[in-house]
Amino acid sequence: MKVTFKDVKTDLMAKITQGVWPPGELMPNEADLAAEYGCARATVNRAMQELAEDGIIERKRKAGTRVRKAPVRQARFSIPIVRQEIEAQGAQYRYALVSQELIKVPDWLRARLNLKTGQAVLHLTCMHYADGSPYQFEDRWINPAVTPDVRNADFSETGPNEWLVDAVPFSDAEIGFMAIEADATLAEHLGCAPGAALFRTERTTWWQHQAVTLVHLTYRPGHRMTTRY
Amino acid sequence: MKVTFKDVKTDLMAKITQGVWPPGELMPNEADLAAEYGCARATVNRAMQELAEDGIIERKRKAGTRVRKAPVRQARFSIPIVRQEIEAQGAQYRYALVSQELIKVPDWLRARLNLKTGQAVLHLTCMHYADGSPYQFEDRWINPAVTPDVRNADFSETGPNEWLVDAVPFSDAEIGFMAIEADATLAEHLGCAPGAALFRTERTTWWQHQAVTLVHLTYRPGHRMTTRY
DNA sequence: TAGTGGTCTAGACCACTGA
DNA sequence: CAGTGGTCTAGACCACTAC
Repeated sequence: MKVTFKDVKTDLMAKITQGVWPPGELMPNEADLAAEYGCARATVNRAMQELAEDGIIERKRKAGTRVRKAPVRQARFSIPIVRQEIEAQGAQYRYALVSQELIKVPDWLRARLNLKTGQAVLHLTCMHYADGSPYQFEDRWINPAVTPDVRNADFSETGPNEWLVDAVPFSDAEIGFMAIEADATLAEHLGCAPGAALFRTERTTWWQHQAVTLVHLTYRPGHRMTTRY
Repeated sequence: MKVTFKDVKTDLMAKITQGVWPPGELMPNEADLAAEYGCARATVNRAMQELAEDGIIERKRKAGTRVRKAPVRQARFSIPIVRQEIEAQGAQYRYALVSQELIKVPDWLRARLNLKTGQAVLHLTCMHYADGSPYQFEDRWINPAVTPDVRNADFSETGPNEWLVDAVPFSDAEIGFMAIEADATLAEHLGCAPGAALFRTERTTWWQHQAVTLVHLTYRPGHRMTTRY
């Protein structure tokens, strides 16, 4: 069997974990490792490039490769559609449209999304339920200038998120997480006391430098977002 | 100038964004693209593999490569040390040790970190200030069985986080984010009203299947964690 | 300026899987 | 079974940068 880059990557990782090369230490160069593993330099290169991208090692031309003292701590979150998030937990998903209106863009939103004065925006609020219990309150603004079809879309059965992923080819986004206190509306919809601490996700989506949508997703009390790294 | 894999990746990405291959559509195979770009197949392969890892396209042997309908929405967060986080904002960093004690592990922690009954753990609480204002409250438990030196470490000047990154070679971690209500202690240290909504990060770190540390990092009111993707 | 990683190439074989 | 992506190889040249 040939030595694969995954074999090399796994072995290097094991040696790093075991402390063969302590943090900050210089590792052998690619040519030497290739000889040691009995494979081509390109194979070692691929393994080490992945370790570098994972933040485990640090590579510099001429200076060589070193084990990072403090590995770059990066966490990767997948941003699922609410329906999938709920169904993945084995719960029954239900969606409800709370309100929908086409209005002139408020100043704060116009400034934030770089829209034109007086243009129309679609404002939606919806609820997502898991096994009948409130799960997430969605407060969304959509710019119809980018997706004109949205004026004729029907959001009574399907959430705007699912409609948007089909309508917008690909987009750039900015996402933020924070804690907020429940106001009267949130408390009512999520079934909690006013003032309760809630986890909120805020996402702004752009398509070719034009704002597509801004959304606040506020979760029921006690929600945790977790991952490993 | 030779065609690099980055050229190919950029061009493919542009075509996807412009809708040359709409979501779900089959893209040309590697050999054809290589001919089109006038480069080796390996070059196209690298470009497309990166796009696949970025969640833009989906590749299957024999079936070919397709543009994802709903791109895998992933966000990557770097997890900086508090000091760096604060200094990066151009603010003055200050650290203070609030409490430190070596005690027998409480049951909830023993269960959670899979420790032995009656073993000692180090419990620390600290404050991190930005320009003199409360920024983050740190509540940390350390397992001395993994890092015996911790018993002699001095945390009066430097935070345990900075000590740990030097002491533990490499580790696996689980991280979670949530919203909590300020209790009396938090309210006092962070200078907010009891019951205020606060953003909290919780991290558990493992080294070779042994728990190293569990930490709660609770931020001052209004903190936002953001990123782009 | 010399050593190291970064990348391309042309060819090859293989693994998977849809038709 | 045949088409597609996945990977390895051996060699080459280049870009960067510590010394």
